[in-house]
Amino acid sequence: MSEERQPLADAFPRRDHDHVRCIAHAMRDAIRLCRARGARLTPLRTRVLEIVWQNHKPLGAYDILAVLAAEGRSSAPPTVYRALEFLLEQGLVHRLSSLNAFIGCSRPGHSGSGQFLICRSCGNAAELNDGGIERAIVRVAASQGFAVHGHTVEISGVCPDCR
Amino acid sequence: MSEERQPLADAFPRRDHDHVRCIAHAMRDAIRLCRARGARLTPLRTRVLEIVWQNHKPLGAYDILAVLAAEGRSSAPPTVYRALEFLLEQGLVHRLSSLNAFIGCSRPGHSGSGQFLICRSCGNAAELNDGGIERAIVRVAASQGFAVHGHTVEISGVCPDCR
DNA sequence: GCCAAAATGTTATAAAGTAACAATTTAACT
DNA sequence: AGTTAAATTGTTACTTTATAACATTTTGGC
Repeated sequence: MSEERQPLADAFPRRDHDHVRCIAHAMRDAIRLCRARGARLTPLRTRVLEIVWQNHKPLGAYDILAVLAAEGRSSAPPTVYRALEFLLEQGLVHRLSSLNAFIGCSRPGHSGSGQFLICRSCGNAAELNDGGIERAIVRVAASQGFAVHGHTVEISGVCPDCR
Repeated sequence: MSEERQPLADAFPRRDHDHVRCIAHAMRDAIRLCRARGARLTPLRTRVLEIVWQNHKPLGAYDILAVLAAEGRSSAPPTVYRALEFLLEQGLVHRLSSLNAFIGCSRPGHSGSGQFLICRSCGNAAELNDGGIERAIVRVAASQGFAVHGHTVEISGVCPDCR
């Protein structure tokens, strides 16, 4: 049973939220999900997921690579892209194509591509899973005889804290 | 006055449509718009727009470059990117970030970012300007206290002809 | 412990996009 | 028409993003 709508005003990360909890929660979810699926969340993949979750700003693959390199792990682009590929397959991260960047999934285990609010002032991004947007998309596609398989919805603007 | 909704089932280009008319119409619109705005639709920019309009498949910048090169024009990436930048500013083409590719705008002169249906079978894409999707986006953003400035909506699936 | 499969390391390269400056063309003005 | 400043285009070099191909290491099942 997946909830279709967000609660009313808490999707966008506030400046003062307890981000340690975000990370802890994300990592717990990831471990639980991978265990349930028999997917191998290795140390490297775990670390890449932690790096992605270090804040709510979408992170480029080469930024992740720089962090790994700084930590002394041998590192080259395929290292990061392969870890990201795994995390994308498991629905633990999303790729924002308007930014060529990656962000942790806030609802791992739920289906759907999600929608993203991206603040052009602070750079933070929030994931939505809004039934209204999804219904509107499916409805207009159906009216064109088009069968929807997935969607990219990235909304640029200014977040509550930056206004 | 901009219409808010598409007619019922003609946004997606059919296999048998008269594409010569698409091109002619697009070029006429472009000339008219640029003249009205005092924007300089030079031969190079005109040619790039024609190339983008050669079919309904989003085209990469380097594909455009290859066509120009084959025609003997001296050409390097900045040539194409600058022409595309102009055409984007004038609202004559759109960039599809999920494909890193460009497509002619089907409603030049109208505002809004549009939404795109992209067939993963034939590669064709159609532009929508659907009020329902736009309202759903603005509504959920408002519920999060987020001010929308623009959006990227790219819907992947299978078009009527390919089904 | 041994083997096959999965994961990671490594080198090299492809694909997409931009910075900086030179040359040319255009428009505006005498 | 001739001059000049601005816009456009040409050119070289480079940055960023992503992948291919193959070697090595690690892991899980026997």
